[in-house]
Amino acid sequence: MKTQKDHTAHTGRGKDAVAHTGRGEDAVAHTEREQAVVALWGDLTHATDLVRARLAVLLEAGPGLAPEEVELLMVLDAAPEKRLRMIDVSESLRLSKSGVTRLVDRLQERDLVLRAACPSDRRVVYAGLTEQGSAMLNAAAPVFVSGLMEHLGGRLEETQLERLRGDLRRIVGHDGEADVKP
Amino acid sequence: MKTQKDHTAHTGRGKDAVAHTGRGEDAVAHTEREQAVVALWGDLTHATDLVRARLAVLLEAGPGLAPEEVELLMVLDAAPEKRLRMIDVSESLRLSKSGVTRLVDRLQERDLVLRAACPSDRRVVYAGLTEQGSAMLNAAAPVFVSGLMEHLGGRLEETQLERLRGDLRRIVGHDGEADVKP
DNA sequence: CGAAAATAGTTGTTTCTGATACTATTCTGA
DNA sequence: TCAGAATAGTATCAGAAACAACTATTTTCG
Repeated sequence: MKTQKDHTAHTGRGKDAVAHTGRGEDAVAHTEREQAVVALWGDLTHATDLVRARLAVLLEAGPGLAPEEVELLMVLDAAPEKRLRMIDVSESLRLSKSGVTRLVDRLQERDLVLRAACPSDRRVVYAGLTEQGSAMLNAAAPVFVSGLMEHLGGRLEETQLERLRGDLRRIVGHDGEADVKP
Repeated sequence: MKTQKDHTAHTGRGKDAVAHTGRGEDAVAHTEREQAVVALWGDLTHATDLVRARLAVLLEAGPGLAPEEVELLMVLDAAPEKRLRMIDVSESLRLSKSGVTRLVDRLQERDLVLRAACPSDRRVVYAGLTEQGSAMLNAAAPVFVSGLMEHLGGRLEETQLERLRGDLRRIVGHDGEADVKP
């Protein structure tokens, strides 16, 4: 609940140096469309933050992993040889190169992933899923997925869900439909 | 472009300790709906990350502010007396209490916000918009809004936009429509 | 009343992140 | 061929975040 008293309206006059642009209107977004887009941005970040936080709690309590750690295990699991180049992990998780280095460091320390050299290109390091990592994923994935079903997909109809995906992909720039399904 | 060679399929046998769960299927999401929800999560975070990154570049280059800093100025500007209790800022921006303390610290150092004591409750500190903060907001808001129009709202129809908002609010738990408009 | 709980804010600590710089390779084309 | 550009990964550094611990008030209620 939160108890939450309404301290809000304390209208005690401008007191001191608080800015007082008398026009008191929406100084930020002027047109209706702009206001809607700003509100959309708020809703978008709110939803993302909230789902991520809930997911983090579930994953912490259960498998003892952070969401990005599970996501790493997932992309590795989905990869052809259960392994990916560091740079590809970077792109998949949208994490900086150094971020990936350290993320892999952390999970390697727990023997959930391993590093392997690439024989054909000695610049490349593969991050690969270990047996333990695979086992951990089997434990974590249900938590991850059911968490998403609960907090993200639960309230949405099948059609809403697909529409939402389409809209989000349009935002990203994948522009509308096109391919996606075999 | 990216040049991007296809290093992908290097099928060089499992080599060593890489996990080899022969069943090689989707170990994560089993039903179609689950797969769709996991994909939705990816799209959602992708869109949010991308828009935030683009926004950060624009705001850094122009007004020299981070997105959260602009958002702070915006919520203060929208508040009744151009000021909010720290705790309310925390809730508005979905940032921890200490995060707000230091965010306000940073902007106070630049004289964009100020702290003011609350006479009726001496636990409370108000964060208020200064004249300079108001001016800065007037410079930053157009960048912020046009950035959102460009990268978030640009590709969406008016109806898509409202539908999207509704779906996102449903995710957050505001459950469907209800109130919102006067 | 007055002790205990609740609330608001700050500070200390730890962790994670991106940017940058650096090394080691591979690729390019003159 | 071979010098310079491009690519992959890591290390270093500084900034921002959450969490927990702490102080200072207010509120609750026995």
